[in-house]
Amino acid sequence: MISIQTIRENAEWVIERLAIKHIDAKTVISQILEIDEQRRSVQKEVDDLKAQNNKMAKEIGMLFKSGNTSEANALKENVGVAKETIKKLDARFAELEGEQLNLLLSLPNIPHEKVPQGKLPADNVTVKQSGNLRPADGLLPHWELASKYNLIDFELGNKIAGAGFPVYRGKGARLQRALLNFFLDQNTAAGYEETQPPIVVNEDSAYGTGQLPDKEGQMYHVTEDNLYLIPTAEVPLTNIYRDVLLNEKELPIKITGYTPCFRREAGSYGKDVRGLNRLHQFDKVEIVQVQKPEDSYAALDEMVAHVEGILNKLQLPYRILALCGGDMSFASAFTYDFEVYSAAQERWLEVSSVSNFESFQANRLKLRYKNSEGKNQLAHTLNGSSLAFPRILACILENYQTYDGIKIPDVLVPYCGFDSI
RNA sequence: GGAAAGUUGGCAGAGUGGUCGAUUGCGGCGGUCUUGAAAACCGUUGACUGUAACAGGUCCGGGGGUUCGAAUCCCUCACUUUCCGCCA
Repeated sequence: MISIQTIRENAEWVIERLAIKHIDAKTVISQILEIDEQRRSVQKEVDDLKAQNNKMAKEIGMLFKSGNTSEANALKENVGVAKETIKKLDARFAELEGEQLNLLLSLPNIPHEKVPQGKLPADNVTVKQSGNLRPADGLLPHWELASKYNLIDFELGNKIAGAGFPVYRGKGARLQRALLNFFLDQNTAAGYEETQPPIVVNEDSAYGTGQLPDKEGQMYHVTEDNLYLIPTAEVPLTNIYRDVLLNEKELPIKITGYTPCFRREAGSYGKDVRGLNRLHQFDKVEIVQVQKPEDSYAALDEMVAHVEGILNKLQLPYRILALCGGDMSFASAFTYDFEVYSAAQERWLEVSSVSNFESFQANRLKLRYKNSEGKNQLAHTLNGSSLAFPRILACILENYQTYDGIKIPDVLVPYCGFDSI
């Protein structure tokens, strides 16, 4: 959520910046400012009335205490005259506040000045590409490899749960476990605290990181207990710091966690959902940082370098994209996407998205820290995947396939206990 | 699922109708002492809103009510803990 202070001080600038995300915020901003003014004037009015009443109540108390009952009773008659007005104004104030909040919540985060212009994925800027792209000739797609070597049973998943819930078997399952340990080891070695959060969250948490109200339909909802299955570990991990006031010394906070992730993916179809490309349940290891504003972009670079290091160790061809304004998520101020090359499909698959949310989530979360001047200030939050399993697995299978099997990337061999499939 | 008790500042924990926005301890910050640190001692320290700045207002889990006046009384909802039951 963009803070009202920012809008009050720089309305024009906010409108300009949001245009990068292809949002015309002009009307909403002017509504917000108008409501803000009304809100404050109502507040002043009601506050004055309350001040009067408070003062009289205090006087009455003193009079009773000193035994001056008659005078106290007389004074009592006068109080309460304004009560109805106060009630009305309070209601009006709450109404305005609610309207303002809704409008503020409807605005996406302000993109950073270095965000590339553009509307579509095609407008994203490739900032780096690494590794050789293996020619597709004679390569099997991962879903065929998966069934040929009995690694993943998609049909069985259909029976047990439904499409998008594969069953990993044998060396396939073992490879998943290897990835899990490898990723977490990499992250903890880089200073991220290993964390196991719940994989369901309550409504407050879903609001905190911005899944609600915008993406309600994308989450599995356990209505009986009003809990949401997490679409990413970002939600529970970041919500650890909801309603928290940190000391500056505690920053930066770096945590990592493995969780399954659940996404309804309503509306997805076609080759997008083939094999491991897009699932309803998948595994992911996430990294999250809470930072001082002045350090958050250095932290973003650090996270990018970290994810890049992991992909290098896996020796997978990858590219890093700076997302353009139109392709960025609602809450992000700057996002780098990592894509690995799926050799048989001849396409790039997103395996990580590393974002700086600046104070956008922190404002919703009420995540603040006491700075060196003793003032409370919103922190910056960042997160990224390191990494998402299914597409990494798909690319390992496709890129490492040989005429009679699949080689295991060297770094994973100790984790797997075998060097080929 | 049954029963009981709780929810108060960064944390712990007092406070049952009137200078209580809240005793105290810990923590934080500043200082004294010390070559330095620790300990000890002294001082200081809630959040939000609002204002040019003061003032003012709101907040003791959420919402509603009683009262001139509510952290304190009433209603309601949520959550937490403990015990019993069930169970990995």
